[in-house]
Amino acid sequence: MKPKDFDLNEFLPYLLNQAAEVSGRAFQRVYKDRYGMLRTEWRVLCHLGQFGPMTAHDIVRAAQSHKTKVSRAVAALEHKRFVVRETLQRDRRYASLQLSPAGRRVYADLTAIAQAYDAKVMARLEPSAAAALKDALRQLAREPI
Amino acid sequence: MKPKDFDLNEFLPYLLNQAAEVSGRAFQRVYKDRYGMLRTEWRVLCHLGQFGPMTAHDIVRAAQSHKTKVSRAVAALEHKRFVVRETLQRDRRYASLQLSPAGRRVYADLTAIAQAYDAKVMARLEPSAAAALKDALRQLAREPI
DNA sequence: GCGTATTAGTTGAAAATGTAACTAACAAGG
DNA sequence: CCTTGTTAGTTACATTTTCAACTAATACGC
Repeated sequence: MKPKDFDLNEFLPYLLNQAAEVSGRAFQRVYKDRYGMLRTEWRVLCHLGQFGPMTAHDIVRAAQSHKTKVSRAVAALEHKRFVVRETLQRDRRYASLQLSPAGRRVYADLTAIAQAYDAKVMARLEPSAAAALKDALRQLAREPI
Repeated sequence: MKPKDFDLNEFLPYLLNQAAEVSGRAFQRVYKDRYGMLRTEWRVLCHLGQFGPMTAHDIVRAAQSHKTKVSRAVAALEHKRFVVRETLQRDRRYASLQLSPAGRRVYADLTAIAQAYDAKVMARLEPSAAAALKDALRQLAREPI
């Protein structure tokens, strides 16, 4: 009894990647065209807008993203004056990062669009499937395989 | 009545991306360590193994991938002697691509691992959630937003 | 046929990413 | 203090990806 043939369209990493690319493409244009931002920058900005001041290390942990990516994204956001950095006095290796007023405006603008965008993506699925999908994704993202 | 605050952990493109990265990372090491292949190469090889001879253009369409990525992946696979190219005589712009015997062996090897890997990833979810997840992902990947 | 438009695929330069080595600050043991 | 080790974050370099321009082959309109 030979093993069932491989089916690419049943291979979860492939499906995840395709869905992520398709669903991310259109929104990418938003932050890119409006603010010249990369995905890593959008992510950092989003974390700071959402969770308030935090260090680069915190973002690395929360976003499961590499520290060089975060470092460069922070530098770019600082250069755009969307983020302010303040070295912590109790441990000068750390810097507390937070959004500037301009950064908060960008955050408000982009998240409003993001919410509408999310609704549009979700509209392609049955409501029950949509909720289950997000649960499953969070489960998968929780820890490495 | 103000709109609900944005929640990154409800934003589908972000969740998809996180899950895709986490679930792809470990398998990436497999084809990289064993055959020095990139993800684009694995994808092309996979399409050829699965669907038989096809042109680069076919792969671009099936994988929703950029033509330069495919072009370079094909060149690399040809260089590794995993893929053979044959210009079509009825339209010499096209080349039919197919796996060499060595390429088929690689395909067999990697897909066997991929199947086991997929099972492992899926094992983290309820069986019913798992099937629904794949359905939803296929739905999302079908067409651009 | 012949000029123009399309299409498949490649190539080169620029941008982004990953990897590894590095600096600076702190911690701990003596 | 002073060595050794660890951690936050940056930088340099190699690899990969993207973008735009290109070549070569075919299709189309006349």
